[in-house]
Amino acid sequence: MPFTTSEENYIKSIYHLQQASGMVNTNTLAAEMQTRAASVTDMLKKLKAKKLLQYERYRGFRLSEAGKKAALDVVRKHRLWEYFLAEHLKFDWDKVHPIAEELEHISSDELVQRLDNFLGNPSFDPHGDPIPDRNGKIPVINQLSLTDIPLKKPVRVSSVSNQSAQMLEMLKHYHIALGTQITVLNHFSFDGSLEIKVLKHSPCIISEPVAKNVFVHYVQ
Amino acid sequence: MPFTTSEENYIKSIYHLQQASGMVNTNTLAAEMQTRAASVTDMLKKLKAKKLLQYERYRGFRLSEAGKKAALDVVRKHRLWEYFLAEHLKFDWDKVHPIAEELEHISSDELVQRLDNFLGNPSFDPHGDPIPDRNGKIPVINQLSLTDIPLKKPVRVSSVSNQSAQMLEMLKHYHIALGTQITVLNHFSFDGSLEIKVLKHSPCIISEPVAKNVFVHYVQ
DNA sequence: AATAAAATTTAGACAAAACTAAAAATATTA
DNA sequence: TAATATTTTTAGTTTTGTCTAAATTTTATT
Ligand SMILES: [Mn+2]
Ligand SMILES: [Mn+2]
Ligand SMILES: [Mn+2]
Ligand SMILES: [Mn+2]
Repeated sequence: MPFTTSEENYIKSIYHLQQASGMVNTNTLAAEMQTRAASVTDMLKKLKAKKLLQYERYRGFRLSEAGKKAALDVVRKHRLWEYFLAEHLKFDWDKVHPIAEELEHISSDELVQRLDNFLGNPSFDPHGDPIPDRNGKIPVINQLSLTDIPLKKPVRVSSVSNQSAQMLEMLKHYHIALGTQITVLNHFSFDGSLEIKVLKHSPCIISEPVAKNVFVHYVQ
Repeated sequence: MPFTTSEENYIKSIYHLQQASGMVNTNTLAAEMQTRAASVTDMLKKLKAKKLLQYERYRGFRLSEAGKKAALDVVRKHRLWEYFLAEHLKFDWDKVHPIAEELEHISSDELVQRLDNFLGNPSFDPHGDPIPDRNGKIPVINQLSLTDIPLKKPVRVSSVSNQSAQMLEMLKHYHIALGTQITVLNHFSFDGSLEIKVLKHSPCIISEPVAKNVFVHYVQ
């Protein structure tokens, strides 16, 4: 089963959307992929014919087991390449995504396996997202949104759920990166913003929309 | 000027063919690219429209300066990726080509520059072929075909001009790789075959077609 | 020079992946 | 429940890159 680049991009997007919401619908996927609903419908028919998803027209769709496996394979490649770009080529974490978006479609299985070994079989990509192993198994960690952390408890950043260039640039400005140690000093109920102390920097205030997307785990 | 994968494959093939023969013709290119002459003609029109080549129908074609530059860029990417695959991922030299054939189309200029630096700005790929620098400048070395080497003069393998899987497998069998030291012991005029001594191995005989494709330079 | 052979191009078709505009189905609301 | 709005699909095009078969041009041979 060799898939086209376009098919791979579709199943990957469907995989991410159905993580959140179970069933996926046409317009949501079209928005996610920056394309038109009609184009999505066209592709859904192809993917259904290849038994990569369950789909009844007008009723929404979700990946089959085969589809999920194919999606996880693309996710694995994407995150391994991101790791390579950040760790070895010294790209900033907010620059790796669009390049990995291309590299994830290189087809050699042996390449992926050798890359994985070369990188030291990493478990998380530069954004803190888990890297599936060759069987599609995903490592898990206990993490909480920064908005749910009690005051004065030091935590460490483990991932960010919004990875837009804008978001990542903003975090860079706050000196927040993966592994950064943070303490929440205050919780302002007026707008939900947080006063935080980033280790080695002066306290600052971040808005609720930012805080919500920063995931952390307790230190030790 | 972003080129499609297909356009890049065409200009790269034209570049290689015109190195040997100046002007390139339709059937030769079709054979090289494992496609049909009609498809070549179609693409020639597109490439001419983009001013990447000089072409008059029925008369053959050659790359323009812009076309040559674009081709060298693809060649550069191809060889840098081959170097990465062989040197860091420990692929055998006879396995890297088809993967680099895909990787060479990844579009980020910054990626290429960082990859080049990461690799230590190598001058030659795993087959001994020169890697153009970012300006398209190609390093040169004095090398001769093994068929033109006098007896008893030790030489070192610097490149092989036929890089088919069959050829590379055969060289592996003879324990010949890049950098291998060889001495020619005999020249059999009957069929042009050579008796050679590969350093650390017993003498053996290689056919003229093999010898012709092995390029070497004198030791010291 | 006429004819045959080879090389090349054109004409027409097809598949993949996208689009727009219109039709159909489903969901919402008055 | 009937009318309206939203969502989704269908119908018909477009672009890119490929193909086969036929026509054209060039080259080689009698
Ligand atoms: Mn992609
Ligand atoms: Mn990531
Ligand atoms: Mn290629
Ligand atoms: Mn090479």
